[in-house]
Formats: sequence, C-alpha cells, structure tokens
Amino acid sequence: MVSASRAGELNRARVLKTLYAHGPLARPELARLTGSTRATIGQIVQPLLDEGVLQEHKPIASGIRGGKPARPVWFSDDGWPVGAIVLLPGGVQAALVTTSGRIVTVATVKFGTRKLKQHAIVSRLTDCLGEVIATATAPLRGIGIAVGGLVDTQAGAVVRVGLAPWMNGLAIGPEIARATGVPTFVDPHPRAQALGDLLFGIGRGEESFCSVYLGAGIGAGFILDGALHRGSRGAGGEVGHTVVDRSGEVCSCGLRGCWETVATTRWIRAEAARREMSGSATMSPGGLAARSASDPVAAALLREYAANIALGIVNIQHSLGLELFILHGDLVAAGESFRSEIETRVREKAFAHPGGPIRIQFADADDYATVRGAAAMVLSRSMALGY
Amino acid sequence: MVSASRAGELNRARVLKTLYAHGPLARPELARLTGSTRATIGQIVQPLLDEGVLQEHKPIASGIRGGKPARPVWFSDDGWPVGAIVLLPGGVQAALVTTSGRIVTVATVKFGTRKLKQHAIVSRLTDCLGEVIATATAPLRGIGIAVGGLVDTQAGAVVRVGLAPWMNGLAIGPEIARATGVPTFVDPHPRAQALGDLLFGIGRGEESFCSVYLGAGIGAGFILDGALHRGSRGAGGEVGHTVVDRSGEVCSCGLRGCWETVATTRWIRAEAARREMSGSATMSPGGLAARSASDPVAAALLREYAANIALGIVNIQHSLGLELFILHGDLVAAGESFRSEIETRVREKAFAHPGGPIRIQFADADDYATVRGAAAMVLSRSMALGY
DNA sequence: TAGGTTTGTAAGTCGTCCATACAATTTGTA
DNA sequence: TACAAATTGTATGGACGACTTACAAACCTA
Repeated sequence: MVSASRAGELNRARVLKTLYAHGPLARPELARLTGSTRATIGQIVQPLLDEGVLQEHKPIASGIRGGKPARPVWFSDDGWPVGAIVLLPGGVQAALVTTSGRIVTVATVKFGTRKLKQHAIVSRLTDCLGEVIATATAPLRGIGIAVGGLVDTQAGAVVRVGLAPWMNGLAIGPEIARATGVPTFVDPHPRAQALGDLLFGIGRGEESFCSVYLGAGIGAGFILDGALHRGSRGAGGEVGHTVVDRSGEVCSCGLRGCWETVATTRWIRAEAARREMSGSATMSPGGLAARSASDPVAAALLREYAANIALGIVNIQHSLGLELFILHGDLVAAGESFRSEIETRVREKAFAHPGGPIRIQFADADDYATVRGAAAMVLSRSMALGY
Repeated sequence: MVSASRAGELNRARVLKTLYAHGPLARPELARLTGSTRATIGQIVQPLLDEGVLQEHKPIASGIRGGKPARPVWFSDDGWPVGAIVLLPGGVQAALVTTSGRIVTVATVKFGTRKLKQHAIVSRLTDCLGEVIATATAPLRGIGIAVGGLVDTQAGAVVRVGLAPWMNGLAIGPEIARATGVPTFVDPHPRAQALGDLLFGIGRGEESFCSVYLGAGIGAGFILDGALHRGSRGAGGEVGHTVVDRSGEVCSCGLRGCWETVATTRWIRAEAARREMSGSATMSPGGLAARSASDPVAAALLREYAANIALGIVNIQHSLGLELFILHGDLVAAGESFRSEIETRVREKAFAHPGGPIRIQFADADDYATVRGAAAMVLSRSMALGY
C-alpha cells in the first residue's frame, strides 16, 4: 500500500528518474516536469544534497527578465560508488561507476576459448574486481553483474551460456557477494544494456524502446512504459532465438531458422565465404561497409544483412508496437548509411500506424552502455527507482 | 506526484484489483493481501459501499475457533452499468455489463461479406447498442469498443481492418460518443480480451501473461507485471504478422511467411484441401479433433496445426519470458488433448528456465472474454485502475 | 536606486495510512 | 446458562509528506 512514507519514496524516485532523463535541472524545472511545486521539490532534494547523492551546480545566468539565478542539481560525481561486471563468454569487464554514470576505473580480463573451471572464473573475476574496488573512496553500495546468457535473477545464477557451457549453473551472484561482502544483482547483459540506454544513453527520456545487441549472438532488453521488463525469474530477451525461417538452418540452440542464423557476424562470414570474398573469416559489418563503396559484392551482402536485421526488428515491432530500437554491437562501426538502410527496411515492412515513424538508432561506438547498465541495476535498488 | 489524495486513489485501485483477482473478500483478507490493516481497508471500502460500487455479502460462518463472522464485499451486481462493443469484420456484438462482469444484455448484428458504407456501419451499431442501453437502469459510465484490426487509441479510430477495408479510417470512438453522449474507449480486440482474462477470466491473479486470439487472424494482448501493455498510440499485438517462415507463402499483409499463413483456419482448410480431405472448405479445429480418433490424416493435420501454433508462442516466450498463454478462438473446441499437444510442443521448443513450466490454457468455450474486456476498459477508467 | 521577476525556503493546512483500543458476534467449555 | 477466547469491524489519535501561502534573496532593466 502507498502510505505517506511510501509516497515520499515514490516521489523521490520520480525526481531522480527525471534527473536521469533530462540531465541537471533546477528546482522549478523539476517541479514542472514532475507536476509538483518548488517547495515540495526542495523538500525532496535537500536530504539528497545533505546525503551527498546530489550536488548543486553553480548558478546559471538568469533569464532576460531577471530573477534569482537557478542552481541546477545533478548526481554527485563521487558519491555512492557501485561495481559493475560484464561477464561474457570470452572475458570479463569490471568497473567502478558513480551515480552520474561516470566510469571511474575499468579492468578487463580475456578468458580465451578454452574451457575454464568455475572457481577459476570466479577467482579471475574477483581479482579483476579487486583492482577496481581498490580505487573506490567509499564502500560500494552493490555490484551489478550482466551476463551474456540466460540467468536466474532470483538465484543470481547463470543458467546457460551458449558459447561457454562451462559457466552453466555458476551462482555468480552469491559467489561475488560472499567474496566482497557487497550485495549483487544479476541480469542478462542486453537487459542491463537497455537500462544503461535509459539512464545514461540514447534512451534517455524515452517511455518505451527495445535495446538490441547484435554480435556473435542476439539479445534484447525492453523498456515498456518507463519500466524495465523482466519475465519470470528474469527470463526473456532471447530474441535471437525467435524463429524467422522455420525451414532454414539449424541453430546452435537446436531450433531451426532462429534470427541468429541470419543476423550475426557468423552469418556474415559464412555468406562472405560462400560468395568467395577475400578475408571472409574475419569479416565484420564495419569491414563490409568500408569495402562497399568499391565492391558491389560487399555492398550487396551488407544490404542483405540490413534486411535480415530488419526482419527481426519488425517482428518485435508488430508484437509490442514500439517506436524506438537502439542497436548495439559491431554493426555500429558500419556507420550511418548502414543504420539508414536498416531503418528504411524496417519502415517498409512494418505496418503503417498513427504513432510516429519507427526510429533505428545506433549506440555510441565506445560502448559502455552495458557496464553503465550493470551499475544502474545497483542504483535502481539503492535509490529505490524500481527497475 | 503521489500526494495524499493520489495515494488514496492508488490504494483504492489496489483494493479493487485485489477483489477482481480473488473474488469476494472480507476486510481482513483484503488487508492481508494488500499488506494493509483492517482499519485502512474499512476506510477504503466504506465509501465504495455507500456509493453502490461494492456490496456486502451475507456473513460467512465463523471459523472453528469462533469469532465474529466475516462479511465479504464484492462488486454490486447492478451498479455502474457500462457498454461493450466488439466490432469484427463480419459483424458486431453489443452488451451491457456490470462492474462484476455480469453480462446483462447482449445484441448481435451480422454484416455479411459485402462492402458497407461507414455511416451504415455506425447506424447499425448504434441501433444494436440502443437496444442494449435501453435495458440499463442507470446512466452508462462509458462504452468500451474492441475492434478486430489496427486502431489508433488516441483518436479512437480504426486504422486498418484487413478483412473489411471499408472500415479503415472510421472514427468509431467519437461517432459512438456523439450518438450516445457517453465517453468511449477504443482498443484492438485481443487487448480487450487480455483485460477480460485478467479481471474476469483465467488470467485472474496472474502477474504476467499473453492472451492470444487464433481464428481467421491472429492477435495478442499482453499483461506484463500486472499492467496492460499498449504500444505507441495503441499499436502492438499484431503477432499474427510476425514472420516465422521468411521463404514461406505471401501473407495478405504483403509480408512473406507471417505466423498467420500457417496457424489460422484458412491454413487448416487449405491444407485439408491439399490432402484431399472431405469437407475441407468448412474444416475447423473442433471438426478435426472429432475426426482424429478414426482418421489418421485428420490427426496428423491437427498435430501439425498444434506445432505451428507452438512456433509462434515460443517466439513470444523467448522474447518476453512469459509463463502463461491463454488461447481463444475456434481452436478451443478441439479440446483438452489438443491443448495438451500444443503445451507439449511449446515446452519442447522453449528454453529451459528456472521459472515454472510454460502453461497453455484454453479460454471458456462460451467466450465472452472480449465483451467483458471491452467493458473492463471502461471500468479501468471509471475506477482509476490504470489499465 | 526602485520596481519587476525568478528562485528557494519556512510555516501551517490537509488528506491518508497506521497503531491502538474497543464494541459486536460467534464458538467451545465449565 | 455463563464465560473466556477468538475474530471482525470501527473509532481515535499520531505521523508523514504534499500542498498553499508568504517571504527573503538574488538578478534584470530603467
């Protein structure tokens, strides 16, 4: 039930979300955006300033009509450090992140392709994390762990990592929590990525969107009506294994014709080989784009790749009616013309609807969205944002 | 912002939702389920009793240990009548529904297959609705309109009805509102159906599920974390036009290999004809099931139909991680063995996950879920339930 | 310097939830 | 039949936070 104190918590969360969505804001702006009053915003903001979560910027110049200069508030750059881990089949990234989304320190470990014992994974991970934590000036509020595979969010355990089955069953959350004495939160990495987009990336201020990772595999996170969607025990987002071609190739998961069979770098390389292109074994979307101007075969392959990506996006759009898709992964390197090609294909195939046109956007090339997203999972709990 | 009065509204909504989810409940039960106290529940319930929204049942017998008998409260059977319209390509259904989901009166009009002028549609509809409204003992709180096609929820207009293109662009909401002087709410019919399932059907008490309609077309409504999902301007739910076989048949929508091309009654009939079965032109899932015991060809076709349905469901499951799918339409007539067949296929194909097993359930055969759902769209506004 | 404008805070009001106490009603037992 | 125990439903006072109003502080133009 929403008692007075619970209402306070909800309103505080709303103010913080508004700040994440719009950047530094003064009290009157916050009041307008949240439909509240300056006085109330002051009551909410003051304790957060005292606590060190927020800090006041220096006053900005008054408007043309004079008046006391406004002092925007924003997340303190050194308050509330949180840990972020991105655990992928090939390696792990650990970082120390602030409430403002600033990445203070990063450390990376590659695993190589050979099988590892689970305790070896954990020990390498804690080593890596240890370096990062050492730079913290205050005790960590928590550690967010984004895993490249199926997870059980309730148990904080890895369920299945397609490309690294030796991780299956690893209770990564409890292990790290025990090693560090800090609470942990586990989610699949595309979901963390979506949260990163929402709070710190292109998705800022958007009500609903889908954040897709396209690389060796395909996964997605959904922000629906301002909330991060989690299926039962954290399931969902396995859009790479939705069937788009039931009579197509057999996928690594056992199904036939998954989206992943036609829209991953593996597909590009296989197709490049089939078309007898040079360098097919290391082909990437970026490489293809670079060759497209002078090589019609490369251009054709890239167009086909765009169409295949559009295929899966349209399926999601028809199901959920979203307007924005944020794409992450290698393909970002292929640049604007490639993005535009995907967008055109999607708009061609998707049903016309009175809502605005569907937008396809690429994430930043220096993609820390997932790391920031993993941190955001912690911030969500610490600040009761409710994601 | 959540002020005291807004908190009251939210808590009242929570109590009403709990009643819909669990049926008649006494104050102590309500307190337990909402995490509140008897006193607070009393404060919330009393005005609703005074207003005539709720009514007290007669006391139920005390428990073994004695005590004052509890008096469960439930929605008054004659308070707040609302109108419900289900507008499909072939005809329209109008009904008067109470807050308890009881259908007081129903009227039906068939359109036939020939083209109709839009004003003719509206006039037939208002005639039909008029009959129904005449039986109301109190002024209507609103009219919910569920449309078998794409709609613009904001404008209350039909965007596109595949099988009846002459309806395209019809501003059905404003037209009916003008004709009756009662506010109207327009949504696609699978979405209304999902809401009907949640408040009055099998979905009662479920946090998340997908309600699918399978018939001449395929559509879905999503309840995600207790909320009804609407895409931009009401888009979404067009799961029938997600591609499952990119090299398959061309669909009526222009895409190739939509789910609808392999999981509608049209597919059954076409396949039955191809297999030279008798009565193929009027074949239905129920008919197939009846023949299955003695006719292996029918049994094989039915199994294939189940597999095709499972295909689309697994796609949704992998995307959203849901555990429950409620199926509506002709196929319900095919009975338990068919349901079980679909469930088995889905569980075979879907990834294993720590969440419980995926459940496939059939709606009741006398399917008023959509009518009740259309009414529920009104109730949601009248009672500020927030759907 | 004065008047107008905007920002941020202080004091009091108001609505709702909560803890506590108490009346009402039933069961089981002496 | 009388009475204790248990349970339900309501009345009362306290707490909490948003809202309204008022006011000081800081800036602009003239």
